Amino acid sequence: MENIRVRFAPSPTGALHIGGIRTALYNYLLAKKHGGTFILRIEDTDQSRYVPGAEEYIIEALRWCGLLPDEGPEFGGDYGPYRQSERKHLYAQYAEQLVANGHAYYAFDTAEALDAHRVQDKTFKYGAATRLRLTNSLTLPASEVQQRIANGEPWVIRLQVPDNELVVVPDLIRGEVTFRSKELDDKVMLKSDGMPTYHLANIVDDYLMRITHVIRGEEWLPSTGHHVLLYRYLGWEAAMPQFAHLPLILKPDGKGKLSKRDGARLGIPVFPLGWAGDTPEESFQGFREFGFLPQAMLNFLAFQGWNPGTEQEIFTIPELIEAFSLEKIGKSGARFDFEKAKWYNQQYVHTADAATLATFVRPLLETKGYHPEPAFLESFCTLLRERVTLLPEFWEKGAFFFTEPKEYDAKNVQKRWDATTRNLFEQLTDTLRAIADNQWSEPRVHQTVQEFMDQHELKPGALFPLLRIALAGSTQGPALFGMMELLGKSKTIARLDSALPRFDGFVA
RNA sequence: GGCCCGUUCGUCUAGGGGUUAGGACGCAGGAUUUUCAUUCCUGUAACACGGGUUCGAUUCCCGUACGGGCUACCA
Repeated sequence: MENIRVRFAPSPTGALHIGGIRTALYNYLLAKKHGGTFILRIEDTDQSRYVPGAEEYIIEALRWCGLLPDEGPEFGGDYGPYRQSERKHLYAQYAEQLVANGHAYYAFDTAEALDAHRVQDKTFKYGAATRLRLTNSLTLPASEVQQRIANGEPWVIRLQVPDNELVVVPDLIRGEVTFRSKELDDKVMLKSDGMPTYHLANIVDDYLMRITHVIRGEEWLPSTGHHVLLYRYLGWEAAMPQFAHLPLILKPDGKGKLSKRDGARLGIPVFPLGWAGDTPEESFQGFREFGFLPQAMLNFLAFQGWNPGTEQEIFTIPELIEAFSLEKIGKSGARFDFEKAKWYNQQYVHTADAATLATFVRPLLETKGYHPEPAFLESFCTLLRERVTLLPEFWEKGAFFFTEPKEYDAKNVQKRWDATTRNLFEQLTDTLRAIADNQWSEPRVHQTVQEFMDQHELKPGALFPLLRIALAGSTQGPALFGMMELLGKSKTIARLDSALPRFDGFVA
């Protein structure tokens, strides 16, 4: 394929959810696979729905994911500006061209008047069957149309959909989708505030930006009939992009597509990044805050609706680019599967190198007030990563490396703590104390403890759980000797010493 | 309601006129492990229904049911 140009075109109406990220990802993958161009375009033609910060959020989210646009606001490019509000002056001429060619008309019906029609007739549609009895340049004398416009009366331009044609939408995922034009309404192209609607702006910009493939959610399929008509009436049919309408991501339970409310309701993230709304109810944690690695989230999302046809499931971005194709995208909606998302993250955490993990874990520790040395942090990550699924678990399972445990597993101490054990414990502590500071290491500690156990004919079960509780508060945790090495000699000994009276207290 | 799209294990999916319908998540059991995890093994479970077409349909066609989307001067 030659000169592929694709765009991700979100509206800045709030946080971008996971479905949007997946759309961006598929666009990105197709572009990169063919050496094409990935464009970000902000579709902010509806001033009433504009949310401050939403555009920044979109860009930050894309950056976090590593899905950097080749062109877009803040990214440059030869086809800008990339915000529709800054392209406002471009659209009217095309709407007027449509009128001049007899494919659109001025309409004066107010929103209230149309609402009234809809109340009266649930199936009311501004279209072929009704346009001749409404207030527009098709029914009014030309002089009156001029007069009304001159008087400053509000007007819109509507597309005049043909009465009886078959409109065929070619779609790479679904084949040909056919609409009867009489079912299509006369969509508004230019609003009374002078702004274009999505339909006009989208087609004009896709044309002007030389977009070759439109990859977007399935919710756009029903209006694509209008879009095809628009390309035709504007004389751009030869340049019409190829369409690919993606299956939607559905709620994990119940009915309907995934919505931001589902996140709060089910305690799962539906946004890449957190979003601070005006109220707690409007604020959400994202995949980032839940502790996902962006690569893992992307790998997961790639598979919600797409599959390479092989049994490989873990893909780096370059591998995804290599394997991706629109033909492999499924047709049916995919239920959001958070368990699978966590599994992906676990796979990535397990195999990530320590330095990479450290960059994600450091901020976590810093919020707790700790600023570990890089080498220590990396060892920490290496020691714990096998039992971590979500990043915050590094703290939950490893806090004792930084601070004394808050709770101790008294029950398990009570089961094992008696005079004999106490004596052995004390002796072992002294044996460990005898290791030179600069000799303190996992193998050395291991060897020392092993010899001690051999000498006293002890099984691991006799002392290990108690050592764990003394050091970490719990019988669970990473490999004991690795734990001791990382903790260091002084802390290890100090905790063993202080455990003695504490354990005595548990059985008293 | 109308229009459009879809339907393989609970979930994500592979497959495709003749297969023991494959994988993954989850769940259950087992092995390894000083603990907890990890890892490994085993098991669990699906072609929505009814008609065609065909020697033969899960696969093709038509209906039905169910699910989803759209139906704004929102995108």
